[in-house]
Amino acid sequence: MDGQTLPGTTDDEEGPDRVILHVDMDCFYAACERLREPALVGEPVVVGMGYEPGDTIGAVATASYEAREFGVGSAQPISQAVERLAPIEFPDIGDEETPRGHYRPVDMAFYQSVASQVKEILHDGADVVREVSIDEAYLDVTDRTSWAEVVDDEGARAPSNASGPAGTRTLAEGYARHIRERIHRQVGVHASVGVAPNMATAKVASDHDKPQGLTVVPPGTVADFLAPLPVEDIHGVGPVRAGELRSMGIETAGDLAAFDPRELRDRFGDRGRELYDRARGHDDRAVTPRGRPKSLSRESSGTTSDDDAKREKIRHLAADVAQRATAKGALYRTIGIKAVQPPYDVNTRAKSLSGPVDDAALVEEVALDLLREFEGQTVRKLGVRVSNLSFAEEEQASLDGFESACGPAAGNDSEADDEAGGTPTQDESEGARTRRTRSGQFSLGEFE
DNA sequence: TCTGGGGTCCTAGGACCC
DNA sequence: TCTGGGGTCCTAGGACCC
Repeated sequence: MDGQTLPGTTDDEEGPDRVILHVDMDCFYAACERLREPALVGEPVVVGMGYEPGDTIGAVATASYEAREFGVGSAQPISQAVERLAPIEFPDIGDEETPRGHYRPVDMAFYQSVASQVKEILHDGADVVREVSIDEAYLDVTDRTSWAEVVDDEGARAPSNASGPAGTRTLAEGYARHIRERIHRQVGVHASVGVAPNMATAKVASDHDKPQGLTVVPPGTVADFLAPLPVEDIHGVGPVRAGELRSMGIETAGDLAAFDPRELRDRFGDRGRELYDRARGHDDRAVTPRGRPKSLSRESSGTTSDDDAKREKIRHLAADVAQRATAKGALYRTIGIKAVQPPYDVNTRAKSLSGPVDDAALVEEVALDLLREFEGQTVRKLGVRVSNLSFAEEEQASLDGFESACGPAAGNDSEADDEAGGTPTQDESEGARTRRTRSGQFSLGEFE
């Protein structure tokens, strides 16, 4: 009974069909590098981070299609990519040999500047845009175009020029093509676009014909379009769930769509129901702009068992995260660390404060405190995270209210005393400190 | 393919409260 | 008084995405 769709109220019947675009930039980082270095066009290019020649750490962020021919792919260790593209050229290193491939370090600032040009075009082309990442966005263009078929003067339909199940050309297809071409013309990078009546299907569609693809899935063709695709093509099915689904005899989206939803729910919880719906092409999520971040983190790899080195790294990461939070106007109520131990055991530890703060010294203090558990142990990666975020303007408003009700900052001493004397349950120093900052003072330094 | 960095969402157990 | 049910918050871990 609960959570089940009532008969006669399926997703399909909720108003007119929407037109959703998913725009996905092709090999975006590599495309950006080619923008400022045209000699890289047509060459195998790999963009990575955290890697110096000779290193063993670092991973591939983006590989151009030419590089993929050599078996180089995303998330691969760079050392391996470098081997496969040898002799590979690094920037600022002279090389007499003719290189097979080219390595470039990630330059996010530059990619952001290119992305903002693309985003401008997207926002110009749609009333609602959800930016998923630097190189990916959903657009609801229902109010700008439609699924109406294109007809000529004699009333004859035109055949579709897009890939996918569309037989005839629609206004939506033309609209998507227009946006895709505008991106290339004005910014100089390529995108693949999927067009469908919902987000989940548009996402699959944009992936269907990369690079420079345009795949159109009109209403009524969704389930048939999805059915033959391998189950991991569905957003939300990764290696683990794909393996589990396979063990249940589910190979394709069609198999998943035909499976008993109750059994999927038992096995995968709410996610099971969601995957089932996606596989059937049902997705009534509205396209909404991305809200505020929910957490901010920084992490860094490097195996060590030296406690001083670990503390130093944590201090560095903590300062970095705190500074980023300040820059974004974010207050945080939870501070945590991550310690990855060989071979790959991920440990997270976190501590929540009694109120939101913006306090770099406290981030360091709490993070170091949490790190103590790992004293003497080997870690291969450390991270610091702040979460439970709230944002300055909103927070300031409630603080103003708090202040007027409780008097100005002069009352701080008695407040702190109350906290320390009355409720010794929590960590006292933090409780008192947090309470003080709640009075509108966001810096620990002001009191010490 | 033994693994970089920055995120999101979900789940499950325990504490605590009424 | 030895035990019901519901709700919320916190912590830890896991899967997934780009």
